[in-house]
Amino acid sequence: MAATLHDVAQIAGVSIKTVSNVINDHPHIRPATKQRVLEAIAELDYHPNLSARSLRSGRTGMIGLALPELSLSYFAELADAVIRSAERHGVTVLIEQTGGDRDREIGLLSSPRRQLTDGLIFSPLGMGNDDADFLRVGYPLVLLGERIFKGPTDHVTMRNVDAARAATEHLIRRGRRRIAVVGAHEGEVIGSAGLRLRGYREALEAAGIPFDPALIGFTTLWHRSNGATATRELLASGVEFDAVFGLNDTLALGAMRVLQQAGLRIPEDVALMGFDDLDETRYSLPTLSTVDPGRAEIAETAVRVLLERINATAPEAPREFLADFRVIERESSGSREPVTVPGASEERGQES
Amino acid sequence: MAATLHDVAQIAGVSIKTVSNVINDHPHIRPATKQRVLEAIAELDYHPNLSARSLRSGRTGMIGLALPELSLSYFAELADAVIRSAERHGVTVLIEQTGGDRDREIGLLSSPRRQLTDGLIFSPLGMGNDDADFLRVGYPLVLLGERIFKGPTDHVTMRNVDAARAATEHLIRRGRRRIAVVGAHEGEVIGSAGLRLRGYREALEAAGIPFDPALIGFTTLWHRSNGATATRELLASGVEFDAVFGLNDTLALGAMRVLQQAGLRIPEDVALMGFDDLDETRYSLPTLSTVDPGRAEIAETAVRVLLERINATAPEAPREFLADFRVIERESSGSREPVTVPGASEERGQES
DNA sequence: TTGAAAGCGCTAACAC
DNA sequence: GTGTTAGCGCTTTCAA
Repeated sequence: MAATLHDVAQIAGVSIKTVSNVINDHPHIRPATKQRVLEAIAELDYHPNLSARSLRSGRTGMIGLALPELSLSYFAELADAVIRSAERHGVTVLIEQTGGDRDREIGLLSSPRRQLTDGLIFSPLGMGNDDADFLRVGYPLVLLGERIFKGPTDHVTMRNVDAARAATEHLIRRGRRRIAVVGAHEGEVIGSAGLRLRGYREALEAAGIPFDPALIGFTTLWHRSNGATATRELLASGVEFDAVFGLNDTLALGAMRVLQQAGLRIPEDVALMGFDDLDETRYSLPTLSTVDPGRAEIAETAVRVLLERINATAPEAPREFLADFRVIERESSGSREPVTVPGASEERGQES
Repeated sequence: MAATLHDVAQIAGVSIKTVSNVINDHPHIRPATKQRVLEAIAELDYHPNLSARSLRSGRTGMIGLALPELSLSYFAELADAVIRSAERHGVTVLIEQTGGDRDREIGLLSSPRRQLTDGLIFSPLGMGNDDADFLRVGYPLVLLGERIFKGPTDHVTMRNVDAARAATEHLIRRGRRRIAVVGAHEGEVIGSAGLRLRGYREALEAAGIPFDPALIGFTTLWHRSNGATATRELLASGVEFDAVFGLNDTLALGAMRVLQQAGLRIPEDVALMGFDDLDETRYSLPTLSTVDPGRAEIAETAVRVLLERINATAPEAPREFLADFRVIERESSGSREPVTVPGASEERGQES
């Protein structure tokens, strides 16, 4: 069996309390004592039993991260960022997949598994604003995404409206006037689709370009196939356009394929813009212009805020955090920079 | 505070042992008693304390999954599959990222975090065959990948040689004779690169096509940029070829970009083949022919075997499992089927 | 079939 | 500064 506090205490000739103090970096320990304890720990290769610690302290040292699914690149990259942030803060991340299903999301909030974590970073997809009350849970919870606003918890999110507006303005600056949108959701006001569409309209308005409903391509989901289908419908409708704004990168990449199949040149005939700055946008042909919505900052903030809540003594009013965004101009929107495939900065190994 | 066994026992008018028996589905409980206990549990909304259970039983109900990084699609899709399998088996997955770094991989094997898990599914990238002894750990361990063979643990992997051979044979059947490879590793015999290259050579040999070293493109890593660079080098070298076999999909997609930039038509001028069947291979233009190495089966087998080991009483000799593979012919290798963007089967929501 | 009691390894009061 | 002690909530002998 593994060594316990008692074993260490015995070897070091002290009580278990002293050993515990050493392990938890308590002050006021005589250096000589500490030294002896440390030696005993090394000798026995002692590691504290985490279950016992949790049972006693009520803390697990883990935080949960609930997201729709890892096979969607956006969430894989988000999870990667959260795990790295958590590591810097000395905590472990437990990932949960919801499939974007409202019932599973709600169930997860009160799942027995919540016992395993001290708090939760929650990125819902199925829940809506009306479900905000489900977020009144008995543990620290940080909300991500644009499904619920003014909820009872801290909320970390991106500047959807401003970022979409900046993306659209970029296309306008490039001389485009007939900018189609791919990925709108019928009647949605809140949610990523609604907010980004609002940014688009704001940009048009500011530029004095009339809004044309015929340019809006609706989809139910934001998978690549939906971007392709919506674009095909736009082409079939005969409406004229000189740019496409995909409400996320995946949609834009789907659109890219269809546009090229139709013999249209990007960006000469149609400029193309995405949203998310997924890794793969740097490798499409042409490379995809997009918006970096501040994913790294969102992950870091979410972890930091969650840990603050976990360690807080008094309750505080919920706070809202907005990450900085950045329009990234690449080939698909007419950048004239030479076509290069980036090198060193993406050089991370894979060998499947 | 949350309800405990004692509370339930008191309400039900039984001892905590009886409640425990009910919870753990022990046999020999009088139906009436069971009924009363169940009612008490429901009334108090009782959930067993997992830390206490772990402390006492030595089991955590979690298994670890160590992989290089989630932002690499292959591993994100693998993680997704493992989580789903684990869920079916009633256990929770704790993901750890190693960055593919040998030292981190070795460190992880004896990390205190191993206490949190009953066993580990381990996909190393930095470790090699010489490090096999590090796998002699005191807990159930299932190895994935092609870095270490004949190690001291169960091993679940794919038929790299056979699958690569089948992929190459497919290109040969399509009339290609000058098949370039992208992603070879200098002097490597084991590892994905070495094994898949061997399959390639076997196929050539069987077809009576001489092996030409000039057709082999070496890369250090398997990122998209490496596939692009290696392909560019092939083109610059002036060597003639009528097909490219990317040793994984990511490499092949990098190659696709460079080939198209050079004005070559796929598949008319150059046929292209990948390996892994990543989701995105169905969305490139043209869609990418590839090999499904049986990822779902690998995940399911790994989880099942790990749980068998965890529940085993007596030790057993390590076993090796090979998943079935399947060559998937798409447009990039000359499929004549109409260009369609798949619909319903990929319809899983994303809204970032 | 059910109960009583011990104890998993640790932390945190409270002594000294 | 350091030691003693009492549980955290559960499972598991062992009895009844």
